[in-house]
Amino acid sequence: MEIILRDKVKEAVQNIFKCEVNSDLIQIQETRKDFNGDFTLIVFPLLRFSKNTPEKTGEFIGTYLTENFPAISGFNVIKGFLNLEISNSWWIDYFAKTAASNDYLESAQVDNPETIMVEYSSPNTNKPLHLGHIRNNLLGYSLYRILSSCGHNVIKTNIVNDRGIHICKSMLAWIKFGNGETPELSGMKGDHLVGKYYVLFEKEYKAQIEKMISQGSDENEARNNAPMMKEAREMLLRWEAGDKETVDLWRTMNSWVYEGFDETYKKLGVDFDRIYYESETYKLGKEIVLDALHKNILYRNEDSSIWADMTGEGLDQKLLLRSDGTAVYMTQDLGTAVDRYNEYKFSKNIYVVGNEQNYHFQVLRAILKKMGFSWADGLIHFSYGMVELPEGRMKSREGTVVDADDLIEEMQSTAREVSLELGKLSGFSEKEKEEIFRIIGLGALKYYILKVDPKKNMTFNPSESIDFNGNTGPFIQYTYARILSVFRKAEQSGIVPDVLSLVHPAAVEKEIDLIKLMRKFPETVSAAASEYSPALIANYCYDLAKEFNQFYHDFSILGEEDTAVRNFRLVLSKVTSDILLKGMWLLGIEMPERM
RNA sequence: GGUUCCGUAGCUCAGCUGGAUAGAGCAACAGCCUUCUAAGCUGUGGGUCGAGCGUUCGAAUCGCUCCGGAAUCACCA
Repeated sequence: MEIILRDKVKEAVQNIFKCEVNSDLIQIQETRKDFNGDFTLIVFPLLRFSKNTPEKTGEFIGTYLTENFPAISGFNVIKGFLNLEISNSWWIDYFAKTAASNDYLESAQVDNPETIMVEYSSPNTNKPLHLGHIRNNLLGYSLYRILSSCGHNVIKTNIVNDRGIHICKSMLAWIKFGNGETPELSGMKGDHLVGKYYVLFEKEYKAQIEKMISQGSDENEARNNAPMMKEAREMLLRWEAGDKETVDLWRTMNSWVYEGFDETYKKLGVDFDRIYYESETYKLGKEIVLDALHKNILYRNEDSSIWADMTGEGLDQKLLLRSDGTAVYMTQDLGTAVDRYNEYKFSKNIYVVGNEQNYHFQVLRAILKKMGFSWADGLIHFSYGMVELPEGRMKSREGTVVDADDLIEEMQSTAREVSLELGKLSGFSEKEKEEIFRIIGLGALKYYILKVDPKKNMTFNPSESIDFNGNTGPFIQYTYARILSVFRKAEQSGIVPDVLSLVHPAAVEKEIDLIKLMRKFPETVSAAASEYSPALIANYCYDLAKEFNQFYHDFSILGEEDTAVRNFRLVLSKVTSDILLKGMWLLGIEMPERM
């Protein structure tokens, strides 16, 4: 509609003022809610052609359009704003076409599909997933859904950080205090079990430091020489040397962790097409670095460590191999990136990683470019903000970390309590009820996290933040369930909504409002796809659901005697529910048929 | 100190490719369940859009300078 209007306005200006106008000057937008009209032309930029006041100019164009363009039923001018009213019949016609063709769900397809990798989750294998990972996983997964529903070939990938001193800490503590404990024997989830020993290590290590300080050591010395830390370092050396016993234990404990992670991923509803392990990519990283050294792209320091000089790019010196020849984080990431490109030839590789690593990715891209990998331009850091608690940042040492499994469990039981208190779901089996509670609890959690602009830090208040009323997942789910309920009732009464009968403009203003809102869906998705923002979709779904609820309260759907009106409303409800379903699907949020 | 990001109602957040009188939810208060699901709807109160300057017919939105907060600047990952 905007495009048609634009042409018409251009035509109007040409005919009235005899001037050719640049399309950029024709600014059309939707009319704000508290004014009459549907679309607004901002006339200020056109004054140079009309050589007249804003009001007069608006009058001229408005009159011309109303006379020459049947879809426009009227207009009004307020200051420099020409509000054009589109006739109801145009809207009804538009809606009927849309409803019949279903293109409100299809039109986001891009012209040039790309191969895009999306990396998310990226856990360490020494402790369970927490709230920060949840935000990461949800964003990554939603990104995948948005991009792939636009027609891209998307590969979901995860890089597991399975090597390094932190793993050895858990292993060491397990040897010392574990008494052969396994997930099977203890009934504990594997990742939690390993996490427990990581905490035990830290506790013991801290105790040793304190003891040494009380015996006269200074803090740094104590930190470096505490027996626990020494042993952990020795273990890392044994691991890197391929010592069988160490590697076997590493394999075993990692397998426990993976089982635990899989369970959490499954609960969250996320998955991966390809998993990379740092233990497998760091060697390739080393090769790349040495190769670049030979080509004089990098330089070797006196102590034989290898560096990249990025000062020319406005960055710093960056270490790529330690003096003892071992890899650092950046080395691994270089290796992983090259590995991935060779495997998939992606045009974009999106890293969903917290904003604390903004600098890292800036450097990563710059180094790859310097090494001559032109595809490095396709590396995108999808940077998201931290999840903070009311007390501040989550700190594992202070035990203020919100565990992912606990949180999911808690959400589900809150959903159960709320539902039962409201007296819902009578006549369902226990199993069906639990499934609905699961969907609602998870929906609340996912929506709560995804509705916030990813790049902003967000506050999470475990006791108060997650709600089931207002701008929440359950509200949208509720609206959806209600619509389905209407359809069930209609079906029982033998009413079949018929798109083809939407011929006469029986609609009232309220319903037209809803149609206008629904119209935005494909635009919202394609905009979100280019900006990668699930938050846009979330807030759109809320707006639509809210509008529908208001509409739903003001009018009856089934009780309507006029069949045409009833039909119209039923089809309107159907389209609304389809859009809600699709929108929430893009966020990875399931919708219950009843609640 | 350098770089990047953030600052909108008491709280959590929308709005930001410049447009009209600033938007929700929560919390508070007042109403609405014999009528398709009250996880809902209606109403009231609540704001110097961190501050200032600039660009413009027009700034929460763009630019600059401050103020406040966060992240990062490791031979950690």
